[in-house]
Amino acid sequence: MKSNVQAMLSKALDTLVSKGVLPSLPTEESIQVERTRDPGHGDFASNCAMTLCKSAGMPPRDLAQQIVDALPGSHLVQEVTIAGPGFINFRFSATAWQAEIRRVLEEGPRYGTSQLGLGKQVLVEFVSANPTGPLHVGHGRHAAYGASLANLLDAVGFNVRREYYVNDAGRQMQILGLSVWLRYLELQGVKLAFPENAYRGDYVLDISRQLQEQHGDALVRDVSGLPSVAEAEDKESALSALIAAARDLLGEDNFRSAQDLALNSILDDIRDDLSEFGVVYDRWYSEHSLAENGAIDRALQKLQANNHTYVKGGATWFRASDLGDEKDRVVIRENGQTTYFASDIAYHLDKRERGFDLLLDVLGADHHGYVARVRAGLEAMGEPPASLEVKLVQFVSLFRAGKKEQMSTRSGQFVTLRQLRDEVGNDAARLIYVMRSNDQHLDFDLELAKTQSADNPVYYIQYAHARVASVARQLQEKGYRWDPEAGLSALHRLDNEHEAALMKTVTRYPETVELAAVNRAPHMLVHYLRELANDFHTYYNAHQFIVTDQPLRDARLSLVNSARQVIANGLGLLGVSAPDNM
RNA sequence: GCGCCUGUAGCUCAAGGGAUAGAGCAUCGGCCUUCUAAGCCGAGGGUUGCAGGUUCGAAUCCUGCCAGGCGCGCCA
Repeated sequence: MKSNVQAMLSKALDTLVSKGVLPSLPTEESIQVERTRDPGHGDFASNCAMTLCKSAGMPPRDLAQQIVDALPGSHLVQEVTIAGPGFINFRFSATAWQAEIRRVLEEGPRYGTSQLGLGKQVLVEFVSANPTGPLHVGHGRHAAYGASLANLLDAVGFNVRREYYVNDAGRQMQILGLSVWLRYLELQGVKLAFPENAYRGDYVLDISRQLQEQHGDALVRDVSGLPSVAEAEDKESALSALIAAARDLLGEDNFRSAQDLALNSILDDIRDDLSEFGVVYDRWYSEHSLAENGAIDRALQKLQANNHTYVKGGATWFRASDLGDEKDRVVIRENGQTTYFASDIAYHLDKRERGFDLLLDVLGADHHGYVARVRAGLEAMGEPPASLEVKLVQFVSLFRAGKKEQMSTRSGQFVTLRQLRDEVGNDAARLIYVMRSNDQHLDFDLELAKTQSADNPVYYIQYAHARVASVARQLQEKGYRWDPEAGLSALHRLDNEHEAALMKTVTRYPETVELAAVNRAPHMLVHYLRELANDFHTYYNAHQFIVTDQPLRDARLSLVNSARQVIANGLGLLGVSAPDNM
């Protein structure tokens, strides 16, 4: 609907340019069209007369009049007025809204999709949590946000792939392997002091039991000579020393097998968890594989070839500060090992080489410092820096009955995503997670989400959907049948304020999906759906749908079914179910 | 110290530079012999952290303060 107004304005402005009223063709941005907030201002408004009045050299209202005079005729538009400082307000005819309701029913699940993205290849990478333990509630927000965003981009015509970057290399994995082995030793009756900075969660013990099943007592060693972490001043260094000693004692293959068992077990769990949450990936990309297939070397060679590296203190540095980062970054350590950052730029280069135009990373707010360096890395390797877009997701604070819960993976004291899903359900979790802007801290109160009251917007929206389904059941009981075509032909019978309001809100859906996609803001869709549900509930309370007057009945059923369709489509993008019964 | 995010109703948050800043919760008052009351209607509640600036117009953009969160490793 909005695009109709844009097309008309664009044509009128063309005319004014050819008449010499306007100096040059205005940019797309200066032809803004929005829905009005106040129905007294019509349905759509444009501020173009005010933004263009300077270049035309006349007062905004005079220019507005010229634009209005140049507008092509349209059967959709009932009235065009000039108001306030120079707004051009469009009021649509009743038939325009009715035609759009017909479109909703005809397009069904496809209603709201568009070709805005022109098939551009987008890789959305999200969650990518270290596979060192189960996902917790913070990861859940990333999952819900990333999945909804990917769905939105898909809907507006981008070619979207979803990817999880598996950090299966490096120190954290070694700490995990060590933790599993130490717990295994405890299971074997070996007395030891479990390091406080190793992984202490129950899931480690579960994996240790698996290790026991596979290896029996074959991995038991005399650990009396192992270095102690508890008494050390620098606990992290002591832990590294302990890992090194354990690998010596156990042998590389055995240590590796403990580590791999842990990795695979946790990764399977994460995969199941996300899949149950409705979050499915096209690919799980292993960090380890980057080293194995030489991708890291290739990326580093590219940096070197472009003269973006130097050696200092035995380490190889990337000159990131030349490209907007605050300081230079190590890519190869003094000990010859490449850094996590080296893997990361190799991974991003690989994404580009796989043909993705846009690399969309969803990261935790604590990773913001690393955006500049990855972008610098891409630029140094000859890729456009703008090809990387990062959306930072702020933290989730979990509350239980008003009390804040602490979360830490290593200490094992945290609420997992699975626990959360069990408590509040997938639907409530998915919706509450994306209800707020990603830039906003999220307070997630478990008790509140569980109450199944009106506090919880998911029920409010789903209830609207279920009510339409319930009307359909009642209809059948009363021996009636909804004739969609008859209903669409009788839409002119829908003339009360509630019907007009619902119709207009329904037709706002495609614009909302585009806005939410372009702004990377699923929460805009949530707010819209709440509003739509509100308009429906109001209508439901004010009027009976199942009336004896058949054309009116069919028309009302067509309208509420268009609302049902849009709610189903919108909830679908958010990964929330649209139940027929509640 | 530097960087990113945030500051809007009692609480949690919306608001593409637009017209009189809106929702939910909470509070108060109404609506079930009628398609699901997980609903609807109404009322009260605001110096958009503070001070300047940009312009026809600022919660929104810029500058400076104040407050909160997070980050600033040859960890990942």
